[in-house]
Amino acid sequence: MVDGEERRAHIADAVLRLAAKDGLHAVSLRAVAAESGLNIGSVRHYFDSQHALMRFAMRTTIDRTTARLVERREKTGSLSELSPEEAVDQLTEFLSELLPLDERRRTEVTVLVEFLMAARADPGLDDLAREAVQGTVTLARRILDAQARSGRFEPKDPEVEAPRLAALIDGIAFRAVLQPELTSADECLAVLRAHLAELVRPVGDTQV
Amino acid sequence: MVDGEERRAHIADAVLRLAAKDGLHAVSLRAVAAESGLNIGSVRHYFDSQHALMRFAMRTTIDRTTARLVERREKTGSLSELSPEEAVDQLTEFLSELLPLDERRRTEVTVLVEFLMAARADPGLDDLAREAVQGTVTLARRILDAQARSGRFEPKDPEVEAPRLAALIDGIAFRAVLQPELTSADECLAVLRAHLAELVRPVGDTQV
DNA sequence: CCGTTTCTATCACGTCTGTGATATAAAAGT
DNA sequence: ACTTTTATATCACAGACGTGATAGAAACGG
Repeated sequence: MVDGEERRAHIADAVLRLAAKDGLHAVSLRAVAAESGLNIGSVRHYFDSQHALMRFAMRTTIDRTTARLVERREKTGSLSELSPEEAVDQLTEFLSELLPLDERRRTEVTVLVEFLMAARADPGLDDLAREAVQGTVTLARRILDAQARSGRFEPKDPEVEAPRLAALIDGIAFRAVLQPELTSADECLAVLRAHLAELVRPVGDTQV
Repeated sequence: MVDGEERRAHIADAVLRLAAKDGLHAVSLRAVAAESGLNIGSVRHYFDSQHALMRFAMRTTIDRTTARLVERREKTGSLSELSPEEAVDQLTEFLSELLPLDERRRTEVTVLVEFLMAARADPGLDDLAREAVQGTVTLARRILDAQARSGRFEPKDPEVEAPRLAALIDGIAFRAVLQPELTSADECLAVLRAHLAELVRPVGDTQV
């Protein structure tokens, strides 16, 4: 028997490669079949419709990114025991999972942006889009809450700082997706680190 | 005689409406003809090809936004004579031209994002995409330079702060485009203002 | 008034799309 | 071994697409 789940993942991978390379509009059943090395009939056997395939691919993208974040989160210990510099480094590395810094993350982020834009006009993807967009700000809020609870920095207004951090992360990612050769990985990390440094470090502390 | 430039602008408007509403993939010659109330033949008379139409529409979007920024810039006086709070307000209002806060700006920003994503796979739009992406960071750099020259705040590293501000602006815009009902205009402005306040105000000054 | 350019309108062609229907092949269950 | 499910593979159809070609109509220049 063929492993259906594996096949579905394999097909989804083909979707992601195509979408990352040429955009979502290039993702047709025929193109996916060719990219995955399968026959159109086979692809259609595992996905009832084009829409089901798209939804699955978007779901896969979100889940992989989320899983990766959770994985990193578990590997990371408590930040409150670290020095501010170390805490910033840890947070930067953690959140870099959301930036297109290498081929894997570049594909994931790029495809997610493609899907998010497509979801604007596709009600069938709306819930996933909300989940993804909401995800960043929720994550930002948790980080701020944790920092506030550590009592190590003068808490700013989390109602502003959370969407601010979320916007910064998504903005870095978005711009890096659009102009990879213009936005180096180092610059992305430097910007993120600078922002986090102001969150972790007490406001009045200008010392480096 | 028919005003050709006006006609072209009229057709471009139809493109922008369609792209903002349903995405770029919904922008076909037939759809544009219907939306603009013209015949397909007429549309084709003013644009040799689909690609020429797309390029013109993207060019129009960039130019309109740029013109709006220049217009605001000229109406705004020198910031160095204002109080920090007033300067922040002025800057916020100025940069809000890049955020989808009302219907006009929402359409412009949304369409621009659509075009930027399309340009990833369309070499024919690459130069315009570079121009637009570069534009934000260039603008950010100018603002930082002006602030630094005013000598009123402790200058941070502009090599980090410029892309940081650019990422924040684009991030706010991007997220607001994706989830209009989730991101209120007030929140966008509050986030932008909070960021600018830290740039205009001396670092060591925690006073409100 | 007439020739010329500009504009509007329509047809046809080839290509690509998703999908319904169907056929063959392979594996599983009994 | 036989039936039933699962999987792979094609064909055909209707619709949409960009575009080349063409033909009237309208406005202009002389």
